[in-house]
Amino acid sequence: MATLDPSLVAHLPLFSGFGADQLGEILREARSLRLAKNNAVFEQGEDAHSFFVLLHGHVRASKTTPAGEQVVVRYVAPGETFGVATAIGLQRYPATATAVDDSVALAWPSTAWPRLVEKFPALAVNTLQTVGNRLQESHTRVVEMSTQQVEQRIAHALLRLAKQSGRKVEHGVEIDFPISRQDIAQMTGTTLHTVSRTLSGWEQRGLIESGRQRIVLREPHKLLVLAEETPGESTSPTRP
Amino acid sequence: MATLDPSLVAHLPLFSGFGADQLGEILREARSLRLAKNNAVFEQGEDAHSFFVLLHGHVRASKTTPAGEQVVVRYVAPGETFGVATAIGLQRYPATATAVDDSVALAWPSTAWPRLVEKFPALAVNTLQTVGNRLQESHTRVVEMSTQQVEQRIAHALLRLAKQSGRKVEHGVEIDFPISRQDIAQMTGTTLHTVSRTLSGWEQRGLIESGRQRIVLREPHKLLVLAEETPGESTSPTRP
DNA sequence: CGGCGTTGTTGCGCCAGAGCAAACTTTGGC
DNA sequence: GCCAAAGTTTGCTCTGGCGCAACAACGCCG
Repeated sequence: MATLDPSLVAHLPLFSGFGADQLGEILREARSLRLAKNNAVFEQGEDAHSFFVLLHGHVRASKTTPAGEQVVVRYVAPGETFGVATAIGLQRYPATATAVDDSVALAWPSTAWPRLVEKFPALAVNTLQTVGNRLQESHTRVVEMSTQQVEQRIAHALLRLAKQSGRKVEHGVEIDFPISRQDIAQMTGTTLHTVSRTLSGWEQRGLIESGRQRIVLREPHKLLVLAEETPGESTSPTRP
Repeated sequence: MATLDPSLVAHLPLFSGFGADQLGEILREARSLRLAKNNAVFEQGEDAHSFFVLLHGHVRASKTTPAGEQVVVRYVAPGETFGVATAIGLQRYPATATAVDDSVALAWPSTAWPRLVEKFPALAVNTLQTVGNRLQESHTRVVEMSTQQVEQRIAHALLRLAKQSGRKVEHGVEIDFPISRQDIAQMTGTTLHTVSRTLSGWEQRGLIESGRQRIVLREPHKLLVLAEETPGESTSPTRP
């Protein structure tokens, strides 16, 4: 196993407040691991053997219902932790993690967690903040699904993805990993058909530019306006 | 301030693993507090001055959108923590907490949190589990809203409420606090009209019994079957 | 005990968006 | 360079459940 330079991960939220020695001690227990595109890192229901920090690439976490429908829970960006089932008291992974691009992650055996936390309580404190943030995001999503139209939800989803994993390109901001209409549908609680229609509409209006598993936001600001719009109002006001 | 008997709260998840002395030390910083029915404990956006453990009664946590729509995030049952904004790194409360019944809670000043965690790291570990559970619940809700019909979502919501805060009564299980059609609508992402129609239907079928802000599940099992049902299938099979 | 605010019920029309079907396009494998 | 698979687009139909409206029942307060 290649030893990792502590300075590369020292700034991550999980390790905030740690010195080089402590960091070294923690990293000594990790192994780094390549994740080939479209391969599962772990599967929902599987025994939670490890937890991870993503170094490069992108990972999709999704849940499958008993009826076989899939819902995308989130996308993991570099620097984020995932698979922390053990830390929150779960025996098994509650979702499936799939690399959407060739990726690299650090992995610790779950058995190391209690020991590490015992020695470095700040790990629990940092993880608490991370999980808390995710809870906020999840609540935001519930609120959106309860109160907004599909078009607005899609707009919000794209804006969040762009913020989290956007790459500046010539004509705007590109979402920096392959993402299909189907994926967006599963993030927003709609169907790929409706997503396709919506994106087509936006493309005609010049708000975005898109292709196969590729989306560029050309006018993020206009998209934001659209996302905030109340069902009633419209850009071109209706004459009474 | 009345000193609380540590043995009354020793079994709570937040305090699991603590001895009587430590518990005493933690409790010494708390004050207990009566919450009158329909009064806000704290408001969304307000400075997160305290965090709480509910001792008696029930508290509703809800979020309000910029457009003024409300969504019920959860109901807090006795023994649960709420208002832990500080622990997850928030300056302000992300939701409003309202007592739905006359209630009693313990309150700690948020400033005490870092100090308590420093001295008793297990607090962070326990809170991490709690917040993790809530994250699971929130994800469950997202999955339900993405994949299920309104009727099934309402059924699931009632079953969860009954499990969390159900009281055995003569004809079934009663939800042990006042809850309106509107509240259920805000939990399930629908309108009070649809909730009313759905509950009326169930009442006619003898599945529930309900009145003003009062719901009794008479046939929890049948409700569960209904909740798991796929849109396609039906109790009385259609003849082709 | 009567009036009034709050909560719940129900009928009706409409539409956003799901479901279905089919064709088209891109891309990677061989 | 060709073919199969995966992803996308688009038209049409149908419907769950929302929005509106009016009313009814309950319980609180003076």
